[in-house]
Order: sequence, then C-alpha cells, then structure tokens
Amino acid sequence: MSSGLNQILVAAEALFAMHGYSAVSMAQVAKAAKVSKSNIYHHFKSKDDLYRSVVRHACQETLEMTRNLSTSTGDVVGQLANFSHGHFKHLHEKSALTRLVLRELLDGDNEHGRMLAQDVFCEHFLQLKSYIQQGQREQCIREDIDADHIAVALVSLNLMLFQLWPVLQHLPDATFQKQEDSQQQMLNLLLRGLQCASD
Amino acid sequence: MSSGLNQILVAAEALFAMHGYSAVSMAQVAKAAKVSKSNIYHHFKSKDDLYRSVVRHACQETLEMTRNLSTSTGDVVGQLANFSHGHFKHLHEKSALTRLVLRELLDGDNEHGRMLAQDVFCEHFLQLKSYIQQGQREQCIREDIDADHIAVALVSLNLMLFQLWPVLQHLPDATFQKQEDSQQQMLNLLLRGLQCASD
DNA sequence: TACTATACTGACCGAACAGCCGGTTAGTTG
DNA sequence: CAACTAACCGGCTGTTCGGTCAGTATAGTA
Repeated sequence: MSSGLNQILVAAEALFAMHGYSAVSMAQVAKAAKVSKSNIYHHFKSKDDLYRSVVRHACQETLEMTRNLSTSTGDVVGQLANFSHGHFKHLHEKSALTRLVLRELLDGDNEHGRMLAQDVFCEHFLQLKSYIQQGQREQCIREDIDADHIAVALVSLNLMLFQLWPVLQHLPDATFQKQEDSQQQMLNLLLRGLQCASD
Repeated sequence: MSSGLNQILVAAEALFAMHGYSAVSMAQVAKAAKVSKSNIYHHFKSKDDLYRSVVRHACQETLEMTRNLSTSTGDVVGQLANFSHGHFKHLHEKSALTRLVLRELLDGDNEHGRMLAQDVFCEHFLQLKSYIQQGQREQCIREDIDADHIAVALVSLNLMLFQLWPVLQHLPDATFQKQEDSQQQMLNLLLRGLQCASD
C-alpha cells in the first residue's frame, strides 16, 4: 500500500471540498499531501483526472457505508426516522464528500459530475423510497403524496440543514444550538405530515 | 447611465453564478460584457471588489422585490403557502443570485460572504417566522416545534428542490415533471405536519 | 480656447498556473 | 548480478492569471 497515493487523494478531497475545483492548484495539493507535483502527475494524468478520481473514491466509501445502515426492524415510520438520522450523521462524517456533491449540483455544465451525483443519490433515494412505499401499502403513510416527493423532502431537510447551519447560528433571536436537535425537530414536523390520520 | 458598468455587472453575475468565483477570469467577464479588461479595473479596484459588488447588487434587487410580496390576507396557513410559492418563484426568477448565495454557503472561509448570505436570508426568515408565530398564537400551528425550525424547513424544501432538480429528472422510475407541482406536493406535506390536529 | 473629469483602450508585467521531461531511487524478478 | 518497473523528484515551458500604466476620446465648464 503506497501511502503517497492515498495522501494525495486525502489532501485533494479536503481541498476540493473546501474551495472547489478551480480554486485549488496542483501545487497546493502536492504541498498538502507532502509529495512533489510531478508525483501527482505520475498517478493521475491530469487535474481533471485527479478530481474525478477523488469524487469516485469518496462516493465508493459512501456507498459501502450506506449499505450497512438498513435497519429493517420496528415499524415503518421508525425505519424512516432511523434512516434520516443515519443519513444526517453520514453527511457530517463525510462532510468533504457532501460539500463536493453539493458543489457539483451548482455547476453550470458538468454532465459527468451530475452523473456521479446521481450514483450517490440514487442508492439513498431508492432505499428510502422503498421504505415509504411499504408504509403506504401498510397504510401508515398517506398515499395522496407520492413516495418520490416524500423521499426528496426527507433528504432535503438534512442536506439544507447541513448547508445552512453556519448562517443559522448567526441569525438574530434564533435558537439553533445542536444540529442533532434541530434535525430531530424538523424530522418530527415532516413525519407528522406524512402519517395517516388514523391514531 | 453608462451602459458599460451595467454590462459588466450583468455579465459578471451570470458568469460567477454559473461557474463560481475562481473559475471566472477577468478576461472572460470583459469579453462577455464587450468591454476591455482595463475598463473593469476602472470601475472596480479588484476582482474581489467586482465580485462583492455583484453579490451586493443582486441582493439589493432581491430585497426590494421581496418586500412587496407580503400578502396579509386570508388565514395564517394560506399566508405561509403564499409566501412559500412567492419564495420559490423568486428563487427561479433570480436564479443567478440563488446560485451565488448557495455557493457562498459551501465556501470554507469567506466570512463576508457569510454575512451577505445572512443579509439576504434574514429578511425572508424573520418575515416567515412572524407568520408562524402569529399562527401559533392563534393556535392554528402546533407550538411544540419552535417557529425557527418550521421556517427553516419551509425554505429548505424550496432551496433544495431548486438545487436538486437536475438530478431528480434523471432518477430512475421517478415522476418529477413540473417543478411547481413538486413544490406544491412537498409544501402540502409540511403544512399538514405543522397544523394543529383540531379539524 | 483651455482645463478637467470620466469612460475607455492596448500593451505590458510578474506571478502562478497545468503539464512535461530527464534523471534518481527503491523494490522485484530472472 | 543485471534487467525491469513503479514511485518519486527538481527544474523547466508555454500559457493564463490579476493587475498596472500611459495614453485616447468625449463631454462639460469657465
């Protein structure tokens, strides 16, 4: 296991996530990874190739970790809550990847980046959707809103809480202290909205 | 009114929004604005100054437009729905600014950018929060979730729908066709979650 | 006419950029 | 040992970057 290659990937991931593709130079990556710039070009044929490899590598880690958090115990709503918590926790554990993917979403052209975003979103999304559809079959979740939009709403709250957090903390007269508590409150709000009224 | 200055601001706003600060060169801005690069430096003292002016200019436009959409008719929940629709419509009419602000949120350091984001978020947020608190006083909106988190949830759904839309359209077996319809569905979901159960 | 201020330009600068090349280790295989 | 290869480096190149500067054009003013 050559440590050089891994150092490059780690350093590049952190830098690209923090500052974006264009704002990071190969010299910066080399310095942060403590290797020569030429060494990077020995492992990757271009800056674009390095960036793509970083995203691909990060996405793979994500998928492997995500696959292990299928709970399949308890009621459907409980499963949704578990999934949301796991998803939110994962966003922060892999905050670099999260930033990378959110950046890709804002880029103007970049078709391949959009495909990578799909790769990483798709797995989350389909799993979440299957939970919801199961809940709809069991009549725990209202059926007049389709599962797609419920799934999007669930992940959107987590993603936006992640992205907005620095701003929220500087808002006047607002009480945002622990991210987990905020996530729980917003999740409660949504869970109450999607359950059937039969209590 | 010299048209040159305005051309620069318009071109710079579009380019910065599409590709981000670092990926846009002054030569590109000059070419898009059909002026010489030196002319830009006649009006702005640096690239950073240009960028800041672009964001400030765009934010001002936003605030002026936002102030006019306070409805103050109908019930509280209807006001919330109106606000959400207006907010969502605004995100697309000023999509360049929306992208700019979302980009600022992802930047690593950038303290001033965060302040600008606050400027533009704050107005939306406080108005929305006052609606919600009024609803809570009138007991139309449940009080066990504080107004702050309800407000964040409302704007988060719109913002993330805006940001995720290109991906959603390429998701397998999903039915995302009109953004307005998706926004309506997700809004319904949330509105149902935040209303008091007394029907 | 002479003076001034503003809008604007082309030519230019040093620094930083992505990428390349010749050469040097270190490890493996025969 | 020799032959080969992957990992690695310093130094270089052509280009592009942000930014400067001397100078032109135009309009207003006295």
